[in-house]
Amino acid sequence: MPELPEVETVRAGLAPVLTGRRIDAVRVLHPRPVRRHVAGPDAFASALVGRTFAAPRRRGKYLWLPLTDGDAVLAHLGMSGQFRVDAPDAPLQRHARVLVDLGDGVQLRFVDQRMFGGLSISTGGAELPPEIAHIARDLFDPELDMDALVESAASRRSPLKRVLLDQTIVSGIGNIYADEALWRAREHGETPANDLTPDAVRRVLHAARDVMANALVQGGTSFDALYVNVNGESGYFDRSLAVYGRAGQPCHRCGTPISRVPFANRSSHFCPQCQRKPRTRRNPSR
DNA sequence: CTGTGGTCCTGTATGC
DNA sequence: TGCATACAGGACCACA
Repeated sequence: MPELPEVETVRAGLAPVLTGRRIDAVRVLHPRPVRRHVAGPDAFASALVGRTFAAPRRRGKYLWLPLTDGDAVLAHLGMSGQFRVDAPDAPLQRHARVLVDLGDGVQLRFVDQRMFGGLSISTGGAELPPEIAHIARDLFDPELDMDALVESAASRRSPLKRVLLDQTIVSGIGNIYADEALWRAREHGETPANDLTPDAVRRVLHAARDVMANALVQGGTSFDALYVNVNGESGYFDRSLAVYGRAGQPCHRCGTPISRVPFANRSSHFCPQCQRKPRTRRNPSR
């Protein structure tokens, strides 16, 4: 699924298109992506007509499209969601789920193969949708309290990688960038977070921020057509990945073959030489 | 409270 | 070729 750099690429692509545009018509082609709107797909569509978008915003992997009246359309891309900007008469994508006509020959499309993500209307959510109040600030949020985050993360007993993926601790990091950050920081994802010193935890978080910043300037990571920007173009960061998707290939630092092991119904990738699981606690003060 | 495992979907790649 | 299986970038919820 798209992680922070991919979602931010989408937000930046939507901003000039959506801001100030009025919604002329909405068509819901599949009910699942609007399942959180309890009044149903037709009510979702009719509720939006005539309203006007303000500038799109993002926290972690959540995106919201504020309306000028104070509500918002809250969006999550899940594993395979895309926003596309097309002409209304352009051929429909195979998994197009929701169409939003914006006038001036612009149609916003929510396309989603697996439909883990979706859209909902957030009442009063223009500033911050209450539905995502539990999502922590991400590593690019100017109001992030890094010291508090380090303290919070370094106090967990959970494996370090699980802490990185916990969106209520720090948001925006997914499986790819967690693995990449751990490799950069030379830490093993199975190490209990509270076995690390706060400084070590801080280094991991800085590595996560750095790798995501690098991905962002390349338009994000994509392995196939599942992640694309609003114009349907792929990013190029996959060429820069050090461990993700490189099982069996040599570590760029030491040449040791990259390991891939099952983790929470997916996989973890790491260098077994550079990223040792410490046998003894390095932070015995805890 | 914290930590963990299963589940929601569809599609593609791989192996027999 | 046909079929079965594994796997895919996430979040949520139930349960221990």
